[in-house]
Amino acid sequence: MATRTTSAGTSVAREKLVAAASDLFYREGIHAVGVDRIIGEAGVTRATFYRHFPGKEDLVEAYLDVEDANIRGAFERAGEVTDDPDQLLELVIEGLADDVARLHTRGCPFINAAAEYPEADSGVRVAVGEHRDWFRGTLEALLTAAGNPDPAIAAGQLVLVRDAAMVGGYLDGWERVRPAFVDAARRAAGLAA
Amino acid sequence: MATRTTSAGTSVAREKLVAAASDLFYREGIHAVGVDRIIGEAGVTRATFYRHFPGKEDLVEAYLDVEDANIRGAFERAGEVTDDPDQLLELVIEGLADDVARLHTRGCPFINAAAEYPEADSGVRVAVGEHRDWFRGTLEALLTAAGNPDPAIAAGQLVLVRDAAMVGGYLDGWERVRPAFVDAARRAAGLAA
DNA sequence: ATGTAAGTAGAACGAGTGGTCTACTTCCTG
DNA sequence: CAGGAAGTAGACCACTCGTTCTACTTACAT
Repeated sequence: MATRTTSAGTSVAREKLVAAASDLFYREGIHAVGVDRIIGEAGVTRATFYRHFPGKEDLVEAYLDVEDANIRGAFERAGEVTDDPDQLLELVIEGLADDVARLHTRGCPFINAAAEYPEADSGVRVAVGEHRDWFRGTLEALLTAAGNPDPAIAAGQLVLVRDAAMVGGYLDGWERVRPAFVDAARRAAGLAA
Repeated sequence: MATRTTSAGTSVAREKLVAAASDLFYREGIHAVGVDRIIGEAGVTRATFYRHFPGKEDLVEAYLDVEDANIRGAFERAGEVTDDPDQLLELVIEGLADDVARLHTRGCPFINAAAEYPEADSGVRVAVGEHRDWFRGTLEALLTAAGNPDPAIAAGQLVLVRDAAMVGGYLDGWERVRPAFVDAARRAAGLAA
């Protein structure tokens, strides 16, 4: 069997590995999930895994890459819906809320990963940092377009509120946190209460 | 050597174990630290460890108990300084900020622990839940005493903001998060900006 | 037709995991 | 003074960890 490739060009085995790992890492934690579990769930052999990834940590980074790509995709799709900055901010806040409510009920993948990787210069922490920088920067650009008087500060507040929403949604239940999140996010974004 | 007890009544070996474990668990993560490391750092033997704790997870709970006790102690000490509710709120917000800046630079012990313990009915997660309930309840009582119009909602907002401060302080740097935290916390508490 | 890259299958590695056990010592308490 | 709880020291358990390796197969590209 030569390189069985998927439509996107990457190997199907690699995709199965990343998909299985993403699911397990998010649901159970990273150190708690062994390579055996992952290859078992992916229906792939050990050798295949090590053919595609130098080691487990690279798979962790691939998992975070997927999460990162998902959010970027959501932002892009929102950008195709409307060009009005205020409306876009509304969509983003709604989208974030919906994401916590349905997809990310076990907290933020990046925050959770960082909890398990204390060393700031590890590949995992670098990926976390890059994701957060992108997120903050994107919000700031959005707020700038919406004419926010201090987009840098407002973006920081939105990041703050979003972190809290993911943590609180996981530990306290989303229904308990939702009103506070929506209220605080709209206020930070400069939207009508 | 019989029960060498400390002033508080508990064995000195037990206290050394909890102290070493607290330090290691917080700095490096829980699953990442083995029993060997802990007993080595505590200068205590394996048998002594298992004499005091049924297993590793009980040590994790003891670690969270210490963190819980520390914060409760800080609240009590603040309560002895002043009786004025507004002034007390000021002290609490200041104290939380100071705590993130100096002591908890690796995030929130409870949030980090929860990231590693997905099962909601595990002892660790129960301890996390109890701590959060106490924290929210205490804030609500404080806000009620301060005459806040909706203390339950305000307490929820303060919890939210505090979670975000600990996460952001760890991942983005405290100096970057501090202004947003203080601003949001004071607003939620109903204090003058 | 054949070479090569990607796959399967599975044994083996050393290190580390949490946890148990035995043998001996120390020192407080009844 | 005797008993027992708490301590040290260290061997040992079965298992899991991430990783490496050999041997064989499959299928696409030249």
